[in-house]
Amino acid sequence: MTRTTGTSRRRTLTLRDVSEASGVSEMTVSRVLRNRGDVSEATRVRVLEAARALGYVPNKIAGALASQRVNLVAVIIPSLSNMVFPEVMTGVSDALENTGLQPVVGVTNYSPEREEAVLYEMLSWRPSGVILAGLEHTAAARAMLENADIPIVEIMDVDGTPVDSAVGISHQRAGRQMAEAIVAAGYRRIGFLGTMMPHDHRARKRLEGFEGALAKAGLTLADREFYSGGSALLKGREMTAAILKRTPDLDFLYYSNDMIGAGGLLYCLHEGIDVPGRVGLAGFNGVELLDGLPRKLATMDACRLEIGRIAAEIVAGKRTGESEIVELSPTLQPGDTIRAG
Amino acid sequence: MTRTTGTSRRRTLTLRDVSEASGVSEMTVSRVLRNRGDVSEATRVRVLEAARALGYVPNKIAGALASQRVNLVAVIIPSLSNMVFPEVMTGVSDALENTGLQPVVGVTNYSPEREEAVLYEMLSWRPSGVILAGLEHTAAARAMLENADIPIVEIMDVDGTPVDSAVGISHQRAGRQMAEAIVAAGYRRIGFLGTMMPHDHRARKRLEGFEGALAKAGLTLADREFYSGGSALLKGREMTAAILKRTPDLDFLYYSNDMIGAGGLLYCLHEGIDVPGRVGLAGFNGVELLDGLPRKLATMDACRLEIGRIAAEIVAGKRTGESEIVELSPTLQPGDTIRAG
DNA sequence: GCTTTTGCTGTTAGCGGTAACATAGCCAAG
DNA sequence: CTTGGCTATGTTACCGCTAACAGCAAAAGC
Repeated sequence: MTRTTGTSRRRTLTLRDVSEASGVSEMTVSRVLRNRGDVSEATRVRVLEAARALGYVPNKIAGALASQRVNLVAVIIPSLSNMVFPEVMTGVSDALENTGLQPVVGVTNYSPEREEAVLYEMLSWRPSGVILAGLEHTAAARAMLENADIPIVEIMDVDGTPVDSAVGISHQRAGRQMAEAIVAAGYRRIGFLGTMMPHDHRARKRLEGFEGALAKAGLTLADREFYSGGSALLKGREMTAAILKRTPDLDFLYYSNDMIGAGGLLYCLHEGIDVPGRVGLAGFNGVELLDGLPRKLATMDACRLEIGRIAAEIVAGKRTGESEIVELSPTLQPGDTIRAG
Repeated sequence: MTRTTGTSRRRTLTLRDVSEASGVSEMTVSRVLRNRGDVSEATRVRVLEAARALGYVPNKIAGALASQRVNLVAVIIPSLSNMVFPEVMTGVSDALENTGLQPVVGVTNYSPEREEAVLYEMLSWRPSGVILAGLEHTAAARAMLENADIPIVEIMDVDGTPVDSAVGISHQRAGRQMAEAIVAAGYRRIGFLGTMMPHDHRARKRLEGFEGALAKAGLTLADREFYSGGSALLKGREMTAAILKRTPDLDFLYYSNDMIGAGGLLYCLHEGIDVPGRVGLAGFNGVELLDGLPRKLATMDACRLEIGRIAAEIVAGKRTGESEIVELSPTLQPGDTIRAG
């Protein structure tokens, strides 16, 4: 790579280089580059030109150490391949625009230990705030968050006790609402299809809420099917085939996410199964993908963009300035896969 | 948020606090926490206990400044919502595991100016390496990369001159190969459907290669259709409907990505169009989603995981140690949407 | 005209770690 | 008993930048 190793060429540039090139003190250069304090227009121009000519890139490490300020916000999420989280990121980025803050992403793969490690790593860079998914963390992670003395926002979920602030929806309630809508539509033999992820607490809570509401209506889940890994769309097909074969009299399938729900929908259409007459279907999340399907899957929007936006605003100090819990209300989108009540 | 503001409580902990709590010098604490140099087992344990009891989190900012070493790798990509890039990220993360290096993601939204800004921001944290998508950058960005004196790996594409190393496929060649396969299969009235993104150079190069190969066979594109924004799956449907209406005698549709291709496939199936008899279809990327579709769309794998892995290995110094250009060979997956030659 | 303000620039002292070297015990070898 | 070589720990001098304050000339006030 022919890189400058050890003794050679130029060390990387510092303020001093710019200072010498422009004939002013390092402090003045620093002021110019940060737009802070008064600097005469003449020297400002001179300094900027020198900096640009040299190709100077400031060293934020030194700057952060000296000023005790870091313009980074740690965002810790379970996965990037879920579509859901990139969308949250978009909300965060948008809201952070023009605040001088910059998001930095960490991924946990739904592992609490990994979350703890990522959090430790990120806190060691002394970010201005932390946004992380879920309310469930290891004891050590929780302790770190409490000690960090910066804004902490736990997102996606509000069923529990946050360390500081929280923005999300109640997944219990979301599950309950969906169950109520399904029961109201007259379905009785209901099956559940979902991920086998012990650490996906939100999916778990939705199922809990769902079953709770069924119980209130005197019903129980007639069957269930779980998967892990692989193409969600394909798994949705396969699981749907499997569960309908095992329990042919099911009249509704509730999927823990839209992707497997879409797979199930494609399967049913392909098999010529009457949807929503013979079997009703519903998913969760409101992913954009659904718009392109031949029929609209019933789902529930998880307010992802909004969650990201609000979380970022809290971290940026654009809201009350106090810890707050923001519960958003997901809207049920009945689509074409639940028959009219 | 009841955070410690100004005068109050404990300042955040430093090595000195741990040092005092454990009765050894700061240097010894530093050694213990980094597992560097010899420390007696007794003091090691004592220090670790003190650190844990206090909830000490090292300050990497200070550490990095002092040691002139930063364990971060900047990864700059156009988008997170494309599925392609999260997969590259996975390859990068996997390969960086156990190297002590940590990826940090930046997103450009396909804007060269934004890329320049993100790069500047990231370089100011003095990462150990940079991985970024594409070979096309602003002049300033290119200059920064050249001056950075760290490993730079440009990924996804090899049709051009890299600053340092490059890992990717030739999109020109990919387009050409697909065109050859299509022509060989006997299709003659070929349409193209793609994104209207002036800065998606890779899609552009594929189209160039594609048209070049058509020209060699004495053919030209019979029609083309572009889109921007929105649900790609839905756009695929809509564009397919539009192009087939406008130019009904098309016998092949080449999509610039799998997502719109999948939309087109669903549309054709729904309309009862004979695929691949009446119309053949092909996309690009080999996204996992396709596995779940009723029929397998012809596509070309872009080697995303492999690209991420190799790029990370180059940055981590696990390969030759010199600038290198790695061209991977995408494989044509004929699927069920091109009729047998 | 002399002080006071204002506007711009420089000086000093860290920020919290770590590299490099110094030092103090301790044991084996001569 | 001395010398040399360990091992375990401490000391010193920065890393590159910025907060806080100091200084100084020109403009403004009286």
